[in-house]
Amino acid sequence: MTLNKEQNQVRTGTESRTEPLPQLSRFAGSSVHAAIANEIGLRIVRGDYPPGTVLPNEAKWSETFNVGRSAVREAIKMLMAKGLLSSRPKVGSRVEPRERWNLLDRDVLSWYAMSPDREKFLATVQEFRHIVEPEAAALAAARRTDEQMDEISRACHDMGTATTLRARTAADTRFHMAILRAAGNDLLVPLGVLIESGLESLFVYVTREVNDLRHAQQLHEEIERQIRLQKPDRARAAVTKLLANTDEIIVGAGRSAVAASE
Amino acid sequence: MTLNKEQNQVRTGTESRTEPLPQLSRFAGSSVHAAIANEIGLRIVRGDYPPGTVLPNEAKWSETFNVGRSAVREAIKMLMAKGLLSSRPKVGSRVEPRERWNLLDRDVLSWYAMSPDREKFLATVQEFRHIVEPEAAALAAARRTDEQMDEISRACHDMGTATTLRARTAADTRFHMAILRAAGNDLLVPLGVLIESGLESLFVYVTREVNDLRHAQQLHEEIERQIRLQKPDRARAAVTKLLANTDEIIVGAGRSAVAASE
DNA sequence: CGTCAACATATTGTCTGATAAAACATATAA
DNA sequence: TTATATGTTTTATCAGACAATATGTTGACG
Repeated sequence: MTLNKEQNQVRTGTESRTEPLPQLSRFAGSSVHAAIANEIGLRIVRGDYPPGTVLPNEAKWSETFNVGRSAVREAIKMLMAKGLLSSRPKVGSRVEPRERWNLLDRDVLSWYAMSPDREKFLATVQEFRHIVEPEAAALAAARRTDEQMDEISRACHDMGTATTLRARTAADTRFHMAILRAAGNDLLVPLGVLIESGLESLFVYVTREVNDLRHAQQLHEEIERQIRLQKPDRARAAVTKLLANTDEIIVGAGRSAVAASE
Repeated sequence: MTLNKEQNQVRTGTESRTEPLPQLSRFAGSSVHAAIANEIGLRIVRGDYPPGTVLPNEAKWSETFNVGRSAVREAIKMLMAKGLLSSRPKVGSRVEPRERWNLLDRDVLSWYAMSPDREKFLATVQEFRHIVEPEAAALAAARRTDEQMDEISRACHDMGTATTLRARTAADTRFHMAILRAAGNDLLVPLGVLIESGLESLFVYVTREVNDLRHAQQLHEEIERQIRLQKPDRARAAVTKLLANTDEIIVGAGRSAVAASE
């Protein structure tokens, strides 16, 4: 009621446009603690605070962001929940070794994707897909229900009829996630965030040729067909083929990126 | 200063022994918010609050656990970070659909393992290992460094010389985690928590026969050898063999559990 | 000179109370 | 009936206080 005056003026004062807080980019409707978690998490993953480092203390964050201490604390608790931090009285919050990070967490993954070495990240995700997705498709072919098949088919069809690259990528993601679900192993489903992240990275990278799109669509349809026919081995092979195709696109994009920078 | 009196008396009053809080089991050194997160998280995963349900509000939790509202809030933020909850003003905190849960999170996994259907959980983990570990071993055989090989060999040796089942399980976990690390894909490492969880579940289940142990040890040593010799295909096959052996043990344990309950 | 205990200190942990913001429900007016 | 206004409930955020806990420091004593 008294000290608040100044604060409020800074934040909601007359004509205060696009300057709500010093640095904090808080995208539409996101709360303060979420924005703080995002900011600090990004900095950690980016490498600003290497594992073992102790972060600035809560009071400091509170000051630099012009927010209450509780907001900072809640943000830190979220980062603790993702395995990035651990904190103890008197010592502060220190960054955990990378091994404890929940790399498969949606947010951590997105921070990873924003890091300087995006290309390496994409390569890692792509390799991981090689490990998991062929087997997932084989399981899906063996165990899919009719409803799950419908979802796969619909996504595949939507890919074919999509008019924008963005819509196509969305359908593509749905396609692969549906396969993971159809595989009938609950632990596979969370890996969907990886695929999502990978396809989004690809989306940024590549402006595909029309021929590439046609070919990729055929490869997807082959997967759909083999799962429909319940042929595990052939479904697995079809996925392997698709991933090999994606590998080529990535390599090609890498080449043209190199060429463009020369 | 005034209202505090009563509270403090409840919590630290004369001779208040082993009755710090109504229900909250807070194991050694764990903080209040962590204990609350644990309790609520367990209840959610267990199914007390199905997806879509709105939890009791913060004031309610605060009352039932005799803790401050901030502790409750921090706990809820942690659960949000794990994808179990989302909360909005006026509506409250509602449980997210299972698809959004970070099932591969250490804590979520442990709550899963405590759920009524442990057996199904173990089967799911075991199947997941079939999907991932053979390929991981193949990659490890191809890319291991000498230091990584040392770590694998040491863990394998420790398994052989372990005197207690507990120590053996610990070495076993280290063995498989070392292979994941040696595979050279950062995204594989977080899956170690799965293996850890699976082996712990096994540990509870099974009192292995000496012959079983001898055989299992040989299977592990075969994996170690093929990674040492850098033979990806043989390493993959060796892991598949080990997992098949584990499958049998699980089936056997299931049988004897059934037998014991009859 | 070294070792151990007492004490100071910095930082997170927790509680309390107050106010703001948001979403939903209800009532009222056109 | 529809649209607007108002109220209500809940989370969101802030502020200030005190407790708990490691760490560092100092001093006494062997």
